[in-house]
Amino acid sequence: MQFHKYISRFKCSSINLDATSFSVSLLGIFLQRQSFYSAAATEWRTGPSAISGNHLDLVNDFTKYCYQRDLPKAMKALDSMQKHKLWADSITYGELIKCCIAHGAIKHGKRVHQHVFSNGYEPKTFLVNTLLNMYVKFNLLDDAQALFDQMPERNVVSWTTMIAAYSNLEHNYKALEMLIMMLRDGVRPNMYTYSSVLRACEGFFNLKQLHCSIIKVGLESDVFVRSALIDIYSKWAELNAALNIFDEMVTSDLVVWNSVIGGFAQNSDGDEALNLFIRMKRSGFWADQSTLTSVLRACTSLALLELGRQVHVHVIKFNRDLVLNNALLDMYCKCGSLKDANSIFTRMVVKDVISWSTMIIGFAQNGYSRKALTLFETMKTSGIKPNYITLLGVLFACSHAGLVQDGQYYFESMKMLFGIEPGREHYGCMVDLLGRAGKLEEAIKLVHEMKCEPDAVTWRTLLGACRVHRKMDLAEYAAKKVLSLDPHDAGTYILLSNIYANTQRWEDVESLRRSMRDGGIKKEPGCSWIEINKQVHAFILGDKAHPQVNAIYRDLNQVIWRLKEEGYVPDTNFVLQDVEGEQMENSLAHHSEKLAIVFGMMSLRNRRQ
DNA sequence: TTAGGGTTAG
Repeated sequence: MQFHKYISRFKCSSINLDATSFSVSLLGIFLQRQSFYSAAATEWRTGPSAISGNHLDLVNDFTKYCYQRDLPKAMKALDSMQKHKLWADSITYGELIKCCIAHGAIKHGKRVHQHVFSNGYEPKTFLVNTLLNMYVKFNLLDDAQALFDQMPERNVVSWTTMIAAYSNLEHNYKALEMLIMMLRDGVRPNMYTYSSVLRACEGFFNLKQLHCSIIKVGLESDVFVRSALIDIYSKWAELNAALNIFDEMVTSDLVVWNSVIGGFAQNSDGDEALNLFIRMKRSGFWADQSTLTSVLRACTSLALLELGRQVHVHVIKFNRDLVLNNALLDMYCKCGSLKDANSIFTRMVVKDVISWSTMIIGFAQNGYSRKALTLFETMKTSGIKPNYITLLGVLFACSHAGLVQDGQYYFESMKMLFGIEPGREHYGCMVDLLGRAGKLEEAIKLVHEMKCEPDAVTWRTLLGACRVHRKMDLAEYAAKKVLSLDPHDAGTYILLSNIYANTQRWEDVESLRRSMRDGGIKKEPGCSWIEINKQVHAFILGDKAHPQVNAIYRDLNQVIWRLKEEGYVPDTNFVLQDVEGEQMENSLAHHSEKLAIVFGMMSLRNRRQ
């Protein structure tokens, strides 16, 4: 590829400057030298007449090495040119800079920078843009900004390079500020600029403004701009807007499909993500790593193990893709297939902190707390540094296994051992840990000691523990805190109302019911589902829609009867008090989770028969 | 001749 480029450039230069020296049949060293001379001479400040034969050789050698991507030889030739105050053409320097980027050669790149600005030489804007890009690629944004500030002339590429750099590093304010400066400077943004700056939108209003500008200048049809728009609307959970932009497209490409599929997958709408995936396949596109990662995420959110297994077959051809492997690992963990997850994890050649965290959390969420903690210890010796989320997984494992001392040890040492300051979620895990263990005084003490403000989730965790351990005073306190932070939490209203009812505080009950009515707060029915033979069966409370409804309720009632024989007493604390006696029990017995589990048990039994 | 879009763990 590079060779073709080299030859093609050689021909053009020859024709322009020395037609007699060009000969298709003689592509030898001599002619190559002539061509380099021709190209370089256009930018030699000293002019061709002042160039001696030796100097010609130097520049020609330099050019040759740049196009051959021979970095050591090119740099040596550059030193010789510097010594003799010689320069090559901008395009050749551009090739050398690309070579430095490819080799991660920061020192050499800086040396080229120094050379093209030495002895009063004034590089073209194009060449400075290439240097800007080099600093950006090396993550040396301060150097890029300093160079940008020195530029006497900045074009749309110069501005876009800087805007893209700030957007990528999530310096959103700076990226938007530079867009404004660019407009004030009279430089018009193009599709490159918009596709880069969109992700820096700090608010929905910002996004609407940018979108309007894009439509006004007629750039909405550009695929890059369009996929960036779909992506940012999805990130702001504006999925209808994202879908509208997508549907307006006459032609699409894979990245645009991936943007819209990813948007739905990330917003917990796995169904729509999978529908779009089917549409994509029907349109003749082949899934790549990004598509499959989003499809796996959709399977994960819907707990579709069988579909996930089918996706796994396609993942095999991208078996070195870390992100995709992590998504696959997570799918198996969340679908409860720890054996498959562990097998993937063991076989992964490259693992990062996300792989380890996913597996630790997978063990913890599936009830294997000890395995989670053992894996965490292995991780520490593997050289991968745990992060905020890893520690959440560790504390989660401790809380679900009642390992109070282990949890306290990890919590107290996380700052010192791993440099991670406990955040709200870590405190939440500790409140859960102490609360489950019945240590409610310690739990509330910890909440009061939190460095960050406790949120509704923290108070709800405490409330849950109070309910289990029947600490009604503290429960009332926690419930009020939850409702002050989340006034639409129907479950907490009901629980608080029941606490009042149990202590005959009927005026408080009435006042709370009034608040619920006035606020239009209703308990949304939860939904549970189970996958049987590649089919998903979904249930809500007291569901009668399933074709096998009679058999399901017959079996469920038998299970409840057997449980009662063993001493089970339904806890009706969470059920609305105006539902009475048997009805109250039924709203617990016919809970959607129970219906789904009983149907699963029936299906297993049928399979064995 | 330089700049741009999509994917993973709580």
